[in-house]
Amino acid sequence: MKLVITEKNDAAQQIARLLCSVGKPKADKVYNTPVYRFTVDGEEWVTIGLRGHILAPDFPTELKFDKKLGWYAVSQDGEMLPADVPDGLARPPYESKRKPFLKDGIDIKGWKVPSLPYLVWAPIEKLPAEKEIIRALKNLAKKADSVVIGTDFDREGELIGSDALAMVRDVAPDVPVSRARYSAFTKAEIDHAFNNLVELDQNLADAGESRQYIDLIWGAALTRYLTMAKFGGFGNVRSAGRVQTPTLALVVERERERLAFKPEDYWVISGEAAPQGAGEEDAFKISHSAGRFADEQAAATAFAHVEGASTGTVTSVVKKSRTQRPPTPFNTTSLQAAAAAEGISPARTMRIAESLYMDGLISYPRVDNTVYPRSLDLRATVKAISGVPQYAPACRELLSREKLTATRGKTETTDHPPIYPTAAADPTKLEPAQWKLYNLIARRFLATLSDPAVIEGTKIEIDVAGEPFQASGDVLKVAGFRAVYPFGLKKDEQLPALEQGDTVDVRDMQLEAKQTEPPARYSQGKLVQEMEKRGLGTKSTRASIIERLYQVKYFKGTPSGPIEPSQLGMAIIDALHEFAPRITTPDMTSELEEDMTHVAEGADTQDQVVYHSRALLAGMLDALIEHKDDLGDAISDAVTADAKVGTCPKCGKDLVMKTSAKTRGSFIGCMGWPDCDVTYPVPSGVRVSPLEGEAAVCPECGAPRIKCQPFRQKAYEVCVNPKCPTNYEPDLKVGECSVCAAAGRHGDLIAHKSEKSGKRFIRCTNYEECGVSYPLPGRGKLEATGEVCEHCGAPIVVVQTARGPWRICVNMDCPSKEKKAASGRGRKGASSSTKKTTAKKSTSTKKSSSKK
DNA sequence: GCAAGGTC
Repeated sequence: MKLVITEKNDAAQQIARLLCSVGKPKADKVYNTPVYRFTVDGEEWVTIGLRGHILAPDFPTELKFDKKLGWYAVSQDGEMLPADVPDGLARPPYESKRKPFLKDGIDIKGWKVPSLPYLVWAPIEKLPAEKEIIRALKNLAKKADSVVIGTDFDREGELIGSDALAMVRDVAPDVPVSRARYSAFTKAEIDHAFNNLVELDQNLADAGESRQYIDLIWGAALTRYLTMAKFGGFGNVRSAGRVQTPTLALVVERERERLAFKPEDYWVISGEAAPQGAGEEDAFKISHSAGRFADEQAAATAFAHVEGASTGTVTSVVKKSRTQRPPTPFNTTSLQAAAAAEGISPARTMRIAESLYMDGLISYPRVDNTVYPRSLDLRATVKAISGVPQYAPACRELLSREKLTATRGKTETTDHPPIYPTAAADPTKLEPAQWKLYNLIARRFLATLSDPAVIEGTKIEIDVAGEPFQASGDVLKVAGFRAVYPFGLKKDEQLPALEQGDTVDVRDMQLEAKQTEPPARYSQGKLVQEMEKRGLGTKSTRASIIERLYQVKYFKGTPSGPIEPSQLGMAIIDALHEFAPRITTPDMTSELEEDMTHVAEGADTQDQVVYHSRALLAGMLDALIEHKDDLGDAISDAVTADAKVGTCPKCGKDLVMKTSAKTRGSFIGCMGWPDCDVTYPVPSGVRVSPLEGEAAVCPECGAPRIKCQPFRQKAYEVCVNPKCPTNYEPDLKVGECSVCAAAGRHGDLIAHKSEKSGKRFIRCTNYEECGVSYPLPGRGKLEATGEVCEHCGAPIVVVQTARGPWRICVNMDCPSKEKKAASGRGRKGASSSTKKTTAKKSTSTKKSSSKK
């Protein structure tokens, strides 16, 4: 039996399909791992797909996190474990004159705790990361007569293959092994690769492994340093890495530019014009041809001329057509950028794309390629998605053409095609976000086959009282690809038909003082593109690295909108920039690439390159340890600044977000504690951020006002003091209790607000006897209607929401709500107290309806 | 409670 090992399941399937000479490959499973069996010239073949790397590099267990000792590197009796040191080079001594750091050298129950620099020189092991796959691989290897490594044709692929080979050798030391190198899933390419098998390139694999080691050593040592320099407690890791830190530095650098930006004053003169006697709809905006006046006096003089003007004369009308080329095919980066512009973060885009790929709706989503291969049948793909009604007209038009021509992007690789739709999707069967992304991909595909758009730009110049004014507008003349791909475009602006010499009405002349704006923050999409440009990360890792920077709170808030670094993020960059500058720039990646090339070419060994990197890090760590206290203070100051939500009305110190040690819940507390005992509750389930300026202090009670961002809902601002008049609502009678009425007594249903939790609810004045209570929405002004629900007899109230009034029956278990409840929304309100009323409700409903 | 790189 011949065993073929690929990097992923998809490749195992494709290779089986392409090499199988009779019939179709048989899909099978070995311990839950899919494999594909087929025969070639009477010989039995099996392909198995790995899941990327199956081994992970790590430090020996005694150097890993320990529940009692934390991240203090440990070795028994102080014995140092030797790292691999190249011949002729000595490992530098670490017991030098360094200051103790992290309980350096302390005895704990007979174990010595060495210093952090030890980690820099520690050996690294490779441990199984995908045990199930390794088990299946070994099982097949035992039975194999020969093995072919068919992982991706790149450095990581060679490493993944080399790790797989090590696993094979565990159980089959003598089985012949060769390597197939291919870069496209076509019959010709795969045939050629398997007819011209080569040896695994151990140098290339070693180069990849050096990358793994160096990333781990730098990442682990610096992360432990930053985290322990001022221990922030559980869940407060302060990470650093070859890619994430330079990425953070990009964002911080932009923020510094914004902070250093000195806005300059300028003035603009603008107004409205319209053809004589025309209506409001034909009015268009005109502005002074000088654009921005840097000199206020000059602007005032010009404005004085036109201020009272009521007419102007058209001095020229220039029309210019321009074509807009259709967009190029999507690769990972351009998809992430386009999706980010539609409000889906790169990380989310990749999660959704993965699910669409698994459902067979789109092609493989991790690609650099932006040129459709010849083997891709464009016409069949158009046909395949023409079943989606929204695309039918565009597909029909394309299918009527004799030949389909696609645009081409700059990057051409042949391993995978650009991202395109592989089947028609049913919008009703997809999650909204899935459909949004599928729609983007499908429309992009159709756009790449469509004609250019033609836009007619019009520039009108108008003389108003001797001052030159102008207006410009764009009109889509030929829709072309824009008919099917309306993303990322400006709105059309139609100017009325005017000719030179025409007189126009002029009104609303204004002189406005403005200021120049600082450079914009990075959007998610722009940052991914910038990372690619600077060689940071890969198509598969950039999205998750940005997400990581949010997770460790170096970026503020959650991934949506422009990226703003936190004080912590800025402090981290400041500190590393001073003492370990190498980790803060993309240079480390490019130098690593050079080293890798040397290893791959055999000019250097893995040990030499890793040793060199360890030595560089050791020097920087020396400087960092030297300044440990300064750095720890800077970090904790930054964390406090990030947590600040306002100023204490009692003692004037900072009010910060705190986490209760007991309940792990959040609350707002004064930094003056224990001298000052001011605390406020925080609404649960929302993300809280401070407000700035006047909005930050409650005019009624002086407590801070904060911004609350509920999950996927509109943000609102609120005073943190629950006793503040702005939060207090007088109890409101919303109806009479039907349960009490049925029992022959009187009970009023009153809406209350809990001072403690801020939660609102309705309770009967005879609650002790009838147990009637209903939950209410947390926010929105409440109004009584006096009406009762026709289904259950509970009172109807109106809640004023941001989207307008909302009429609801307060009974969460009302039969009229059953359908909605099944679909998910608002189920949480059905607390035990409402359930209590349910049983009684059925009887009361009958009684109250019989009363009518 | 460590990075970045693969992939599910």
